[in-house]
This record gives sequence, structure tokens and C-alpha cells, in this order.
Amino acid sequence: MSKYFPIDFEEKWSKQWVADGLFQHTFDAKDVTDENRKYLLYAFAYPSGSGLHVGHVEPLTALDILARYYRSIGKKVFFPVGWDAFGLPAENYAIKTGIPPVKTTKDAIDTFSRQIKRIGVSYDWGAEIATCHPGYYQWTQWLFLQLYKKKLAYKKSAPVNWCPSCQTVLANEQVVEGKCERCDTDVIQKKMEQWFFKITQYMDELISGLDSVDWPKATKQQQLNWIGKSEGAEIKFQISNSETQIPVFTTAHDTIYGATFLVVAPEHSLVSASKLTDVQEYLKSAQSKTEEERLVNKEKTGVFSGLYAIHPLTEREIPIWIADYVLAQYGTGAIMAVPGNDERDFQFAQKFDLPITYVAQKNDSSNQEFISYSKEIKENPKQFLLINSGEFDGQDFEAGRENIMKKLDDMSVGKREITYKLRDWLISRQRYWGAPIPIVYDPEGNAHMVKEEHLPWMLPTDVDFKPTGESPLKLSKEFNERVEKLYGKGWTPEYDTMDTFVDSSWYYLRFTDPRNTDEFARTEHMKKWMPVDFYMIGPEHIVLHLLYSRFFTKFLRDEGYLSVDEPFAKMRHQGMILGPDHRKMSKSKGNVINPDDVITEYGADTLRMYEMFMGPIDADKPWSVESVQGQYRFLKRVWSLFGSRVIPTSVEGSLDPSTSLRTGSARDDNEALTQLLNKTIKKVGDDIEALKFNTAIAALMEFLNEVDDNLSLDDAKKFLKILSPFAPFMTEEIWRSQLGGKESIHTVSWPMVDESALQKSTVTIPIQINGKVRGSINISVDDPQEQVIQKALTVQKVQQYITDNSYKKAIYVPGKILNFIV
RNA sequence: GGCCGAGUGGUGAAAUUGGCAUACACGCAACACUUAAAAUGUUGUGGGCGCAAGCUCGUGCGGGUUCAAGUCCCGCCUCGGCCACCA
Repeated sequence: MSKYFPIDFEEKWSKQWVADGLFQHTFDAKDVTDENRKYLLYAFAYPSGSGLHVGHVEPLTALDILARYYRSIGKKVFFPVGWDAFGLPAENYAIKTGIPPVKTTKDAIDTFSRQIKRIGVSYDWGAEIATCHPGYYQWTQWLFLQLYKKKLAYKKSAPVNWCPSCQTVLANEQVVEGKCERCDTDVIQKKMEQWFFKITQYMDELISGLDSVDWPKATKQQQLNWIGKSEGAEIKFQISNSETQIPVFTTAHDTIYGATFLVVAPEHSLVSASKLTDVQEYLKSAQSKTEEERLVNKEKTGVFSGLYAIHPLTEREIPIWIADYVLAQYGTGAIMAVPGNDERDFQFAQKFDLPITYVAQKNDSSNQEFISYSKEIKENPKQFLLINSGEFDGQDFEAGRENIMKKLDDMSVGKREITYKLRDWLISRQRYWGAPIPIVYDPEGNAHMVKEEHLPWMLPTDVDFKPTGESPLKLSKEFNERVEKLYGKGWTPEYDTMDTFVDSSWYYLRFTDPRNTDEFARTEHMKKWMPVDFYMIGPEHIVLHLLYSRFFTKFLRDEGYLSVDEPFAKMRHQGMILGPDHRKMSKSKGNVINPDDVITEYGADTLRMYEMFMGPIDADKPWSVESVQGQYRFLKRVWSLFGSRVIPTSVEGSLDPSTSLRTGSARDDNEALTQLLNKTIKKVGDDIEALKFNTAIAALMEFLNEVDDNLSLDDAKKFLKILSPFAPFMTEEIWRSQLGGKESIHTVSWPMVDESALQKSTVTIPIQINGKVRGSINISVDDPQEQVIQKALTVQKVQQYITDNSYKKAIYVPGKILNFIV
């Protein structure tokens, strides 16, 4: 037992804990209150075939430390595990190999489970769920039906993002810089009948709810940006020689006299029927343009529509242009162009030689020039005056803004308006490996809900995975026959499946009642555990998951199932673990660290401690192959101190706390060491609660550095206990086989801090002369200021700087510092 | 372009929120043990000057507040993340 070789006992304990059911069946725990419960949650993991990554180990270990710590101080901890198991990678793999996703997914889950158990995560495995199980997706479908009943799930024809490679529609969120998030192919636009969830119903509450949650500021800001609330005005422009009006949305209605033309999006209803050939051509080219071409090549393009509008205030005719820098989906899909104050309009006007009217002037200048509205006027409206604006000339923009709005309102051509960037959530996917949308169509093509007694609406297995542009479900014989049998001749199923974000946006509710076959979760269970007390999830791809989860939570609350407004009370993000070269790990860069290799060489305790020691949990941190050694050495020293010594026991076989650990001799009254231990117990506990795991480990190391031969057995047990959340295997091994522990170290209580041992009677404080440290003295904490000063003046170094005890001023911060000004 | 972060030794990072800058590690150097290496242990390790006690400079840059600034205020520079033709 002298050599530290962790692998045997680590594997033994990881299996033993699960076999003993040490952390299980927490979801039906009794006597749970808002005060004593801790619902700890790690982001729903997608079980990829490549297995656990070192980037998973960091948040998992952090949560596991919290779980073990909170259990030790008497909290009811709920720490469940599940799998976001539907999704494209498994299906793509099936297309390549023919192996059904259900098989590869099961294998991947097995691998992940084994690896997570191997690093000792104290999950409640009894509550394990997976979104691809019929017992789970039955309730995903049930949720769809509840939304459908409330008209919050609806079908409409819409231009959608289409990935030609994945052969599927993508949500806006899955399009990254014009490319498919999954396969990097250029995304094109296509018009299709799709199912949507009406998340826009909750827009304002999705904004205001952010005030009540403890989330990183940046995350809240990202949510706000995505929702994109913008206050402005809608102004109607009459088309010449026509009854038709074009409404435009603007946030700068006060520049309206500078509107020298209008621009509409290529998809705008006004122009789709145009007979002009150059318009037709432009529409065609705009449509075929990929998102990427649009973004990379920001050169303005456009075409004159042949139509004119009447400016409501000047009553002059202005031309209407078509250009793809105006987005159909935002605002009204049409703008009034003010080239004198808007960068984009200015570029467009220059390129197509359109007139520019300057309507703003800096109040100390007489120049007529371009002034950016968003950058300058909006910031300091009082510094700019209106010009070329009829009756409003000479007013500053603060007054002008009000007065012009009033005029537009009086004329009934403009009104205040709010627009949002957030649009309804497109959930249809023309893919196999997802939850089927529970809708059937009668022979006339009308949609009907699948009856609840037919849930789970099973995903058929007789399919070919090769994508054809339509859902693979269409070719399932069983699926089509099932519908005719259940609903009648000529009835057909909805062939699309749901976006996997639907599955993963309510899983935290299912966790509270994971085996329920009658309900998606009992209200009292959700009431018991919700909201999640602490959620740890990566900073990438969270905007949508969080918006969707919040949307479902608010919907289910309105339906009476749930009593919380927000699902996640506190949230933090783990940083990224970078490669040793300080770059993001990737196979192509060859800088990937495999956790299995680290475990084989050093053991899981070392891996856990190293990842916790690397730095602050939310910072990106580079891996260092050498630095792992530091944690390994520390654990070896703990091992040789505790593990290899024979511990004397008293006659009853229980441990004699008055025995010295290393020598077996009577305990020396080592006051300093006991004091340090108490300080360490307090610091480790405080640091864990503050998520400062790196400094908690540093404190543990500092204590060990001070340990000599005189650590009492009682103190040894306390030290081992506060180390146990970080290194659960080795501490368990020593506890059970060397210290005679009958029960697991992970079920005993956190040591009490002896507050009296923390109170220092004497302290050493630095003495400064003019702010520079020149010496130090030992004092009693409650010595009066005068006494401290007198003592300081006796120090020889101090006397070198202060002659005849004369100084201008002395500042004494009790127990901390003394500063003389000379 | 918008919104968030971050800049401290050779490296990862600490600093009780205004009170001894560089804790804890890694690395490096010397020594001990060894035939030797590994492992382990001991000591040292921000720059400059000095044999030394010590002095002095020092937290991206420039200013300011304060007895006291890595920390607060003003103005810059650099790097990273997310979003982005959103009217």
C-alpha cells in the first residue's frame, strides 16, 4: 500500500457507489423545502460517438463537488442525469453506415455513462432519462398538443433556411454566418409549409423575467439582443396613382424630411407581381444568392421598382427601390431611406445616384454633411439642429423628435410602434431521428391532433435513412398504414419530426418525476424542485435553449402545471479548456487531450483536481501536460501521509482520536496547526459555495505543506473530509481501509468550524512610512491605537525614518496596517 | 459596426473588494539520495544596483483621486467571445 496507484480502488469505488445506490432516488425525497433543497443541473449532454471530452469533465466535477459538499452540510441534493439523444449526427452516421441511430445512440450513452461514473460524478442514476425513449418523447408530443390547443403551435408557409447538404430546414438560430451550423454548407432560402411555436406571445415577459434571475450579465444581454426590442414609429407612404400604402418602420422619424426614396425587400408583396424585366431579374438573383454572398459582399445591390411614393410632409414624389439590404422579416420589410444620416442609405444613394437631403446640422457649424443618426444624433440630440425640415427648421432633435411625431400622428400617417427581432420558432425538421409531430391529416388535408391515447406516437423503424428532401418517414409503410387503420382511409400522417431543441427545453421538468407514465411530471414534484437552483452550461449555443426553456416554463405556468416564472434561478458558464498551444482543441490541430488517457496515467482524482485547479471556473484555460503533475504529487503526498501508516485503534476497534497519526505517540498540543485546519475548513467551504474551486485546492495544499508528524487522528479525518469532494476516490479508500470508516466518507457530515480557534489573539501588521512598508510588529488585535503607534516607534527600521518621534500623521487600520506620514 | 469579457513573473494563476502585489502550483537552477536515471526531498527563483544588511523600479499605456490603487475615476492601446445590412 505504500505506492500510490489509484486505478484499482478508483474503479472499485465508482462501481460500489452506484451499486450501493448512494446518491439515488433523490427525486422522491421527503421533507424538501425551498431552504434545504439544491437542484443542481448540468447542461443536457448530446451523447456523441467520440465520448467524453476534457471540456465535460470541468463542469461535471464542479457540480459534483457542489453536490457532495451540499449533502455534507445537510441539504437535499437533486443531481439528475439525462441525454439529449435525438439529433443529426447519429442520423448522418446511419446514412453512412446503415447502422440505425437507435443502436449508435445507445452505444454512445453507454460509453458516456461509463466515463462519467469513472470520474466519480455522484449523479442520481435512478432518474436517468433520454429524449429518444418513447416514455420521454410521448410527453414532448403531449407538450406540442397543449400548444396546438392554445393556438401556439401553428402551420404556415414561409421562406425558410434550407441546408442542401443535410436536406433539411434549419431554424434561424442554426444558421451561423450564412452556413449550416452542423455541416458548414451554404444555406439557401426556400418556401415551405412548416410548423411554428408562437414564442413571440411571451416576448415582453422574456425580457422582464431576466430581472429576477442570477445569470451572467453577458448572457442576459445576449437574450435581450436576440429578442431585439426596438422602439420607433411606423409611417405610411402613399403610392402615386394608387390606393396602396406602404408602411415603413423607423427609429429616426425625426429625419423624415431627409427621406429621398423608399427601399423595400425583394420579398415584399408590393414587388412580387412586377412585370418589369430588370425587377424580375433582380428578384431572381437575390433569391439564389446564398446568405454568405449577402454577408461577405456588402456591396449594395438594388433595382428601381418603377413606382413612386408621396412623401407625407413634403408631398413630393420619391422613387421606390428594391434592395436586399432591407430584410423582409424585420419591421415592415420596407424603409424610408435617409441617405444624409444613415450609412447604408448613403452608400446606396451614392451607388445609384439618388438625391441626398441633409436634415441635421451640428449646432456650432454651418456645414451640410453626413451625420450618423445612430452614432451621433441619438447620443446627443440637443447638439444637433434640424435643417431643410420645413416648419421644424432650427429646432434641436430633442424637441423636433416630439413635434414631428405629433404632426405625423395628427395627420394619421405615423404612429409609435415597437418591433422585435425575435420571430416564431420553426420546429419542423425533414429528418428521421427526432420525435414525430403528433398530427394527422384528413383526406381534405386538414390537420388534426393525434389522440392522446395514441401517444407515444411512435417513430417508425421501417425507413431508409438516405435523405430525399422529404422526411424519411414518408416512405415508412408501417407509419402510413398505422394512420389509415387508426383514423380512416385516405388519412395521412405529418411526416416531419420536431427540432431537438423542443426535446431539450423541458427535460429539467421531467427529471423531477422521471418514471411517471400518466403525466409529464406531477405538479407537486415540480413544485418541490423547481426552479433549478444552479445550472451550469457552456456559453455557446445557449441563447436559444434558454429562450425556449423559458417560453415552455411560462406556457406551462399559464396552463396551471407549474408555479414558477423562470426555470433557472442561478446560472454560470464553464470556460473552455484549450489545448496546450492555447488554441481551441480540435482533431485537425492535433491538440486534443483525452480524459481516458489522463485517467490511465494519473487516475480520476488527479484529473478532477487538476481541472479544478487550473483557474476560475468561468475562464478559458489552456491545458498543461506538466501542471497535471502538481496535483498528482499532492495526492501522492496525502497518500503517503495517511495511506501507508498503521493507525492504532482502541480496544473496541474504534479509532482513538487522541492518537497521533504518524508516530502513534500522544498528541502534541499543536495549536498553530489546529488553528490552520479550522481556517482551511472555513475557506474550503466558503470557496466551494463561491465556486472558487482553484483557491479551495490551494488552501488544502497550504495546509498539507504545514503538516508535520503531529497531526492528530481527529484532525486527519477532518482534513480528509474536506478533501473528499475534490478527490472522492482516494479519500474513500483511506477512510474505509485505513481509518476504519464503516460508512462512506461521502455520507458523513462536513466538519464544524471551531470559531474560537479562528480568533487570533495576536497578529503581525506591516508598518508603512509614507506608504512604503519598512517593518512589522506583533500586536494584540484589540490594542488601542496609541499603544500600537508607541510600539511601532520602537522598531529600529522605523526610527531610521522618523527622527525624534515626530511625524505629521499616523493612520491605523485596526489589526491590518499602520502608516506614518512624515 | 453593436454588446460583453480580459491584459499581473518564464507558464497557469492568487490578492479577504482600497490596506505587505505575485498565495498555490508548473517550469527552471543548485544540492541530497542513486553506479546512473526516474521518483522523492531540501533550498532558491519579478527586473535593476549591491559581497551583504538593504535600496530602487514594477500589475498593457498616459493622467487623476487617496495616507494608501492590480483594485476607484478620466482618456488611450491590444487581445478574446457572442451577435451583426435589424432601419
